[in-house]
Amino acid sequence: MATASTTQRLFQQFEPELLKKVQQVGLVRKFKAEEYLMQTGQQIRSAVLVLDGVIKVFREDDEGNEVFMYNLHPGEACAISMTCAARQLSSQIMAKALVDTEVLAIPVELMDEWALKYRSWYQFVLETYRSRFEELLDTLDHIAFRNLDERLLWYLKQHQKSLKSNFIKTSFTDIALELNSSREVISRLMKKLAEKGHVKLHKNEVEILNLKM
Amino acid sequence: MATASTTQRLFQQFEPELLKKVQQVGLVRKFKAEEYLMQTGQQIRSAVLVLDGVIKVFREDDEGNEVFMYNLHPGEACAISMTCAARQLSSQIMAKALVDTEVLAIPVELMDEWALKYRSWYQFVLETYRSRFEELLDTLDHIAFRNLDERLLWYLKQHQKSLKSNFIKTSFTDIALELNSSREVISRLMKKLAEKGHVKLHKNEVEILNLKM
DNA sequence: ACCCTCCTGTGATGCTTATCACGCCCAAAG
DNA sequence: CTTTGGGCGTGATAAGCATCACAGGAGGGT
Repeated sequence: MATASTTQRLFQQFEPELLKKVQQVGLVRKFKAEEYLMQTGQQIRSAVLVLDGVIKVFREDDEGNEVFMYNLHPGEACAISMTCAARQLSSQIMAKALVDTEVLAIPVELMDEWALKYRSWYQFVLETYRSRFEELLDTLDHIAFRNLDERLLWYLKQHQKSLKSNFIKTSFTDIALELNSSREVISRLMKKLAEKGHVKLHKNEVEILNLKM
Repeated sequence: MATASTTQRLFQQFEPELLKKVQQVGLVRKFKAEEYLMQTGQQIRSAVLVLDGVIKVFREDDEGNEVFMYNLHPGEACAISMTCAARQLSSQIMAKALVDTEVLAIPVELMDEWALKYRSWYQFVLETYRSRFEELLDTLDHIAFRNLDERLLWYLKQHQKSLKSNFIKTSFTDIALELNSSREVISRLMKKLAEKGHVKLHKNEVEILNLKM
């Protein structure tokens, strides 16, 4: 199957035996762009490894405000899914496919078993945590210290990197939602960025020209 | 020794054999109030379990701004120390004792060994991550969505809980630093809180009367 | 063609918070 | 006693952003 070579490429650090098991028991699940992989309060029964695509992980509060946490890419895993799965807790987060996405779901029971058996799995879990933690701290820094114009730039850079594209097909309204701002403000800031030659604005789409400042 | 009963009480979930090892190899280190346990860029060579006291974990950027992350209490462990130790990385965070504090340092080599050997240790590491992650998310929520007055209340509640005391001996200047605000603003907000009967202001000290709102 | 909806641009206004500029009190040091 | 420095209170001012109000354009459906 196609998954075998993909997993092998993405998870080279796994011991051969572990890799084989991952391929055997991992359940491939596909999601369309914009589809939700996980929603607040949902029970988690498996750890999620990303095979292809991009997953946006974020939080939403009672009033519909959202906090962006980080994006997940192929070869990465969702830290939340790991702990919550391990402890049978419901998640407090949302995960949404930004493009068509493919993940590998590992049943929770095996997580524990593997951790005790395969050093590379344990290391992988730890590394997953470490990276997500770092990313979350980075997000925290930006929200705490940066003004909206810098955060907007950061948003654009993130999407450019995650989607490997200079075209972002998102409405200002959605960008505003993600940055906890308002459409009008984003509109004005985008205009400034366009004037400075960093972006070019199209209908329903932002083209990134040059974000070096 | 005194540590034996303390560790037993705090880490009941550990298997007896693991508990014994923890007591054998754990190095007890004491810190005075206000002392730093860890500073940005410092190499980490052991995981830290808190035995007594309170540790404030936070970040500091180039310009001296700080972001509060969470407080650690007896029975808890520093997630950062765990991953960084495991991967021999330097920390990007600061940790400071809020009161006289006692910790148990576990050499990094044993972390890996125990993870493969003791289910309860692996569970403990996972749980540590999960809790710190949750706390970090909580902090993120507050910074992203709450106004300064609510964040000040949150700050007071945290200290009340962590220090188990209704008296906070901290200058407004320091509180402002922690909340990324300015002394004047804290002064005005405190006055409001005092007028509403939530706190009573003393020289160099805030007395918490009632934070229920 | 027409309507309807979604996306965008722009001015006006006000809230929250940062910053500046003082002056006051108190305590420790000279 | 006087000086000095740290903590505090308070007004004035301004930056950053949210919100409201309104208008125009583009596209899809009927």
